[in-house]
Amino acid sequence: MRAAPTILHLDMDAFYASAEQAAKPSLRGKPVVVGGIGPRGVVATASYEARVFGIRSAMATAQARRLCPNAAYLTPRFPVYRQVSEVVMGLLGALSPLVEPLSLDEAFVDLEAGGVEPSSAAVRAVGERLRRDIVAATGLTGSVGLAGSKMLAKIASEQAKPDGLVLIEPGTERELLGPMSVRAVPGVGPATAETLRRAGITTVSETAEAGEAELVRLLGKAHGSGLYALATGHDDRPVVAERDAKSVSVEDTFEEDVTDRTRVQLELARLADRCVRRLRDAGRSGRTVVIKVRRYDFSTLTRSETLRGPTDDPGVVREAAARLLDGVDTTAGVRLLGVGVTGLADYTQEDLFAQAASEAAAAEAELPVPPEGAEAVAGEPTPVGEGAPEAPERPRRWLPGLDVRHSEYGAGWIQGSGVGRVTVRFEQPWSEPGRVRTFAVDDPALEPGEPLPLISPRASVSGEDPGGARKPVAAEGHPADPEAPVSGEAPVGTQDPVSAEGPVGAQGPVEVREAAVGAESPVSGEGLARTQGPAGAEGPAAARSLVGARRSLGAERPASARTSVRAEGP
DNA sequence: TCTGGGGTCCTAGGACCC
DNA sequence: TCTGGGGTCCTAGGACCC
Repeated sequence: MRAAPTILHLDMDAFYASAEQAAKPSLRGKPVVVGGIGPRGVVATASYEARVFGIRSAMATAQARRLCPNAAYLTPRFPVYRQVSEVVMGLLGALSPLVEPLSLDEAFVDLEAGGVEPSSAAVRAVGERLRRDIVAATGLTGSVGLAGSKMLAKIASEQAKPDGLVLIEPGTERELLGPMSVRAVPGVGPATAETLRRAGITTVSETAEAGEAELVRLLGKAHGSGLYALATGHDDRPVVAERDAKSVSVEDTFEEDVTDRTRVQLELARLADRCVRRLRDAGRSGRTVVIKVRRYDFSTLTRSETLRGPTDDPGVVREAAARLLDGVDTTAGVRLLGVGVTGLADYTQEDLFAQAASEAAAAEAELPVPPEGAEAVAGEPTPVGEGAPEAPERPRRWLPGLDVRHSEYGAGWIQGSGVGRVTVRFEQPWSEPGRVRTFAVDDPALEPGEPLPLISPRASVSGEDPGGARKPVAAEGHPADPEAPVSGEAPVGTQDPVSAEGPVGAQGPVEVREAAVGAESPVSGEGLARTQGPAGAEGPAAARSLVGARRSLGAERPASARTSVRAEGP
């Protein structure tokens, strides 16, 4: 616990949904849900307008649709979120060399290491300036927590949401923490909270009073003493900049359970290839192959095998995965399959070891050792997927939210599709809300498009340029420019949002029908419907999301009001 | 209304070695 | 031959986070 609140926690507000509203003018002020679109999808992020209807992160999308049928349901566009994230992380990097990203939309910053004067006034000024800079550079808002420890900074940013800043003065932490639900402590999830509740412990102060020995008895050594430290305000965890990944994994949930064993094997091989591709992209190799099987009844098991040395050879990983699958009964149906690699090593150390491992593994499986020529020469990767059973060409899918380009009408995004048609709204981040047109799904004039930057590039901002809507096409794919001058026109997404009257308006609700999908398609098409992200991160109760809601130190708010939201996790 | 995808860390038992 | 104990690796599962 530091004597000055020099640890900053930044949390972007409803990040994915806000980015979509910034990119799609017609959605501003409207309920927007980003997440899995398919029958088994879940919500990654709901805009504050959607939270009014009770929609929460990690909720089944099907349930969200029942709560708010008129919201826009969009598939995530991770390349866009990544771009915005890089801009934001760049701003944090200017504050201190010690920045610890937790996800695309969240990070700790050690302001002391950045040379900021350790006074409340000074760090508050830095935090407020950061919030302004983020809006200027991205058009999105973020909330800032400042405190003397990581835990408290995170709690502070939660209280600051949306679009605020909370500073916890050192010395006031126990008084602040005491009445809060123990669920507010990072690391206390549903299971731990239930164990504690059965022991009569629900608040942070009760947790502290229980004593370390009792907590260790209830929760085990590491968790028990860790929780005791946090509950008594002891948190000296440093902000850690670079952390190397320890594992790489991919998984797919199928729209319908898969019972056919051959199909299970085929999907597993595909996943192994995707996993290796990611491994190679990261310049790593790994020694332990893990498969994950979730069965029809949601029971989940893993099987793993450690090779003699690290590999990034798709054939080796496929074979290991196949061997592991041999020991798993899948006759009743498989809901999800996954393949992962752990025990990561740097690619550069890999050559000799992997070669040996590859041959050993192949021999073990009584397979012919691949001929020399088929092996990757160091630095010259074998095309991933080589030798895999050929996947049939998947039909083009027009997923809601994705970018398209029409030869006549220009850039737009898919609003919905079904029964052989696709509906496109033609608008750009800096344009007025655009109009909708419908096409046949196989219309040759329509093709997938590149995401546009959220902030209008310099060229179109500077001039008078009423034709700006056309211009940005040239800037496709450019990252949002943090240097871009913020001209008189407000950056997208910053106008006062959220009219309390709700979404149903003449131009409003976005009718999004499911794309017709074959039973054999996984829920997430590659790179499309992956919904990693801040599920559960989005905190405050719906009531707070209204612009009129007064933001202040949440201490005034009963703990139950805050925690009831969190308690809804899966 | 059934429940995504990508990670991290911890526990516990057995093998194996000294 | 009556019996110990510690350290490390591997495997499986679970809680938690965003």
